[in-house]
Amino acid sequence: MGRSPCCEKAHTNRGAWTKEEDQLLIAYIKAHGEGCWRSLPKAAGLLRCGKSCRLRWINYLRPDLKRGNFTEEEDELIIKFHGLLGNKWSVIAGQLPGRTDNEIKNYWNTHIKRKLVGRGIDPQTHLPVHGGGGATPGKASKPPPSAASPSETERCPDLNLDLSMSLSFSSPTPSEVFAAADPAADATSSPTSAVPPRRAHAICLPLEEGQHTH
DNA sequence: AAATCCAGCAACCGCAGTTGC
DNA sequence: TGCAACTGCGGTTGCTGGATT
Repeated sequence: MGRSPCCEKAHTNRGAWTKEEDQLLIAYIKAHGEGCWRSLPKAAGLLRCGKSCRLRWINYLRPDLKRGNFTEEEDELIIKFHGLLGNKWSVIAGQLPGRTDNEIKNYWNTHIKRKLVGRGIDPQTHLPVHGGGGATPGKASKPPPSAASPSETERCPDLNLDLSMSLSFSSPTPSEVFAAADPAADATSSPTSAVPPRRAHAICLPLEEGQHTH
């Protein structure tokens, strides 16, 4: 009740995006910047709901997306961050420049889970699975360990649990790289707290050409 | 060569949190 | 202060292409 649906389903396109729709969305965002998703479709001449536009932009059209195979290093980072944060895909994505939460989530479900199982590690708990292993009480067992779990160090001894961290990397952390690459992304996405700010409020600023590295 | 199965990815759905009025 | 609007997140679904039988 109370809340209106995010869009008029009867008057919006659904399913795969066409090239024309992509072009409209890109052109609009280049001209007006991200944000104001609710009004964007109408303004851009798209028959999509704002959510759909946002998703398409973030997961597919953003110019700073890497796309392509994950490297071994990225694999390991994802595993470590997942051990620390659980299914906080957006936070994990924040540590991997050019990767999106959806992409990482998919990659986790399709590749990494299997990889961990192959190593004899339970992907949810990050605990070794011993033969009959009680480590997997089923998916009903709730969220993966949050950072506060006392046994964390046992499970991931090489992890730096000081979440003020961004980990013990000596080289610039991905987030630093991110911040350097995109000053606008700065503090709002601080991964330094286990529970990052929910959002950086939408700012309708025009993107500057060349702001993103290709 | 055709049919079936499976894996991967893109997109949707519903909910929770935040903000502004 | 409470409520409604809006955004963002995580889980899930469905489609597509490749591999296998």
